Amino acid sequence: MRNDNTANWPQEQCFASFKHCLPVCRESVYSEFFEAFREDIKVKRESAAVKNLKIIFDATFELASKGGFDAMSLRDLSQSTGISMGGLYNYIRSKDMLAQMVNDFLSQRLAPLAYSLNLESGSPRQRLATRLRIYIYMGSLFRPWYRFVYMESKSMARQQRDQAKQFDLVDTAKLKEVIEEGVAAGEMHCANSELTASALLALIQDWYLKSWKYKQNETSTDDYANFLVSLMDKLLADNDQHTHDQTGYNDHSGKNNQ
Amino acid sequence: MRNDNTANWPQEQCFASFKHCLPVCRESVYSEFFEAFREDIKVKRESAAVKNLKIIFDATFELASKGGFDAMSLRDLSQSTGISMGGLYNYIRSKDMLAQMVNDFLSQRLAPLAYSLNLESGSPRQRLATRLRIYIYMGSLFRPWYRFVYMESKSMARQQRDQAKQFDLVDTAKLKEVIEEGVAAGEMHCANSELTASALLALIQDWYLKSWKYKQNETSTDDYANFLVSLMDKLLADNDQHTHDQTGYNDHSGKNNQ
DNA sequence: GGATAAATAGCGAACGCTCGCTCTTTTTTA
DNA sequence: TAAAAAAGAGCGAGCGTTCGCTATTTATCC
Repeated sequence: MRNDNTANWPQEQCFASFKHCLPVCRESVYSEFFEAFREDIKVKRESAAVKNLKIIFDATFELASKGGFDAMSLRDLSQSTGISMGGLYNYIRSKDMLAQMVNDFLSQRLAPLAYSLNLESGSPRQRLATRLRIYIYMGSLFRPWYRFVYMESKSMARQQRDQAKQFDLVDTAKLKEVIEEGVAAGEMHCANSELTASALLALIQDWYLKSWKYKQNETSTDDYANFLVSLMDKLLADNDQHTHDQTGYNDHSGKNNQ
Repeated sequence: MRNDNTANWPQEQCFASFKHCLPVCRESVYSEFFEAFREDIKVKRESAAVKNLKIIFDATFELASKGGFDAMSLRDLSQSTGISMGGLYNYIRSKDMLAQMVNDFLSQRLAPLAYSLNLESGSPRQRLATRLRIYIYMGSLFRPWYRFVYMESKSMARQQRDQAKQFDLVDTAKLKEVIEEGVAAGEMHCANSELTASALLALIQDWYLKSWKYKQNETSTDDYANFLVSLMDKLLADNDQHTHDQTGYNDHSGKNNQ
């Protein structure tokens, strides 16, 4: 949009520049959503549909974030949205389907949109840093979606549950792959790429799971992304020069007993 | 118990030695539990009570881990345990109280038991490593308890919900405190102790939240604890010698815009 | 272009069902 | 055999869902 220096992702790696280059934003997301679920939604007039979808799903995130999706009744949702029970059912096929729509839209529309952005160019370290930033930025933009899918996937149908685990494994594997490329290129050093990748993913997820904590101590999106990238650099630096049982208590680094 | 070299925690920092020194184990935990909730439990004969408490709570963990606590009905629980509805109510006051018992027992009995073990002696690095190991070992021993409290605290009463957040903040603060002692002693280096502490806590929680993943790639308790301690060492090492924008893309380390 | 008709969207009471929980009866235990 | 524990049918409340109806918007016609 604007032609200032915030619009040149991925050269300028900050949240603002990412937002400018992402072809969807918090405001336009429900237009995409409506399009994705046209055949499930009885309402055909787009203007009203998009407005009410935003009301319904924003309220769902709000209610589900305290008490969980199961504890939220459709009467609660009706009251929060100001839309009657019958009205709600013009937008969803069932309560279960409501949760599934969130899951499917995030995993099939939102996430692919971002993760295909400029991940192929640059050194392994650049690509890994870019990937981490994208995860964090996406988590900031669509935090309620990510939170919901993480917390509620266990309440969903078999297929969605399995898919959620699969995505976790795939994300871990992608991080691991880049790490191993960096190791092969001599740019990184890592004794256990699998666990390192898992740790990075856990820190990505903590960003949207514990947003209350990061809000409380005033950690911004860029703060966290920068922290995570510098953490990554420390984890993957050449550490043979100054470690190995510094001041006491055994310091194993490989596999061990039990 | 046994007099071999696994019984000298915290000098020998492994899971086996920790288990030997902890005054409670997976098998004896429900005796403690019965004692803690004597006045809430109608059944007075200890032998039967302990046996059935184990059956009931183990089944609760199993059922709640798939579908969540809200989705588990007491009829499901009755069927899984082989104990009738009336029978269950000789052990719990209500379904809500069942969840609260798990929360209270973990936070008031189990956790304090371990976290008071030898945390005061040694250098900051030793104490931090020991603390991390304790968290991981406890997470391994009482994984279902930790998982349950993490996932279900949002469904509990106001007091329990607030308490869960409070414990998260307290745990973060304790880690942060030790880090800052290490920094003050010149033993550690850290630009943001708050975020570093948060990250360590997130990795502790990932251990019991994603146990399915770590089981799948055959990561043992000691593997993970060793990995976490070595990660800690890397994060807190003196990193002024080889970082700062290695090969491209800006590498901010402090606070930033937006 | 105003009146009429058709289509769409919203409403909320009512339905069948399952929930947490209670209470009387039966069984087990010492 | 008296006390303790387990059993399971039954209760009312609240759930997700449906459906007949009204209100609103869009299309058609003279």
